[in-house]
Amino acid sequence: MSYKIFYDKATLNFLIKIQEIIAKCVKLTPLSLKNIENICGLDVAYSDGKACAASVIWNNCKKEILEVSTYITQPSFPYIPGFLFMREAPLMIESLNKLKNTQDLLLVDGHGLAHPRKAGLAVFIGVLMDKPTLGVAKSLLIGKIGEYNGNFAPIVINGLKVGYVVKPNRSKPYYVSPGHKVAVGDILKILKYIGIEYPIVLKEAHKISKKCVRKIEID
DNA sequence: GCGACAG
DNA sequence: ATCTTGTCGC
Repeated sequence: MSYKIFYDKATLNFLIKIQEIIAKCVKLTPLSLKNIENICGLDVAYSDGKACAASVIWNNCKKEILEVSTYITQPSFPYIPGFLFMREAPLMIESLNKLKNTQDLLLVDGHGLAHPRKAGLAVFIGVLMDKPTLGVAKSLLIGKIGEYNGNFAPIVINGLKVGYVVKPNRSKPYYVSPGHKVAVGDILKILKYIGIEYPIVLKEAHKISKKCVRKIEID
């Protein structure tokens, strides 16, 4: 069975409409560092026709993993640049709903505002879960990079700053933009607070989703 | 028209 | 993302 049908013009226009509506729901409200204790990382891995979303909660005070949850199913949508939310958001949300502990900040593997319609995967997760969320991507989808100031450079779209590219001293750069309830101007202070290295909680979510999808069968 | 294009 | 061994470097 081919995924070709998903490229249908009417379907994509419909999804674009949904993205435009979700984009209007985003609140770029300031996020106080005092409210950041439990940080949750979200990622999805694929293997042999299965997909697994993993949620990992990291207690930023105790510096330890508090809880982990996973959700396995069959991928129901292909990867189409600009429409990643259709492929991964449903799985991430199922995984999030399994958690018992609360989350103060969600880190999603993908872009937030740094998206053609300001409606990346992280925006969907943030708005639908109504929680402070940041999109953390490993490569750029759209936008231009401004001048570096230390380890950070702004991501600019249509003359508007939508996030930052972060260049850790030893590792590769990654891209951070708001998903929901975080102001663009708060990103730097948040990163300096939780660390500018690629987030441990996302590395963990990546490992766990990968390990899970390779060993467990779908019920 | 041609290339670029999160995971 | 995934298919995949060894290998360069701290």
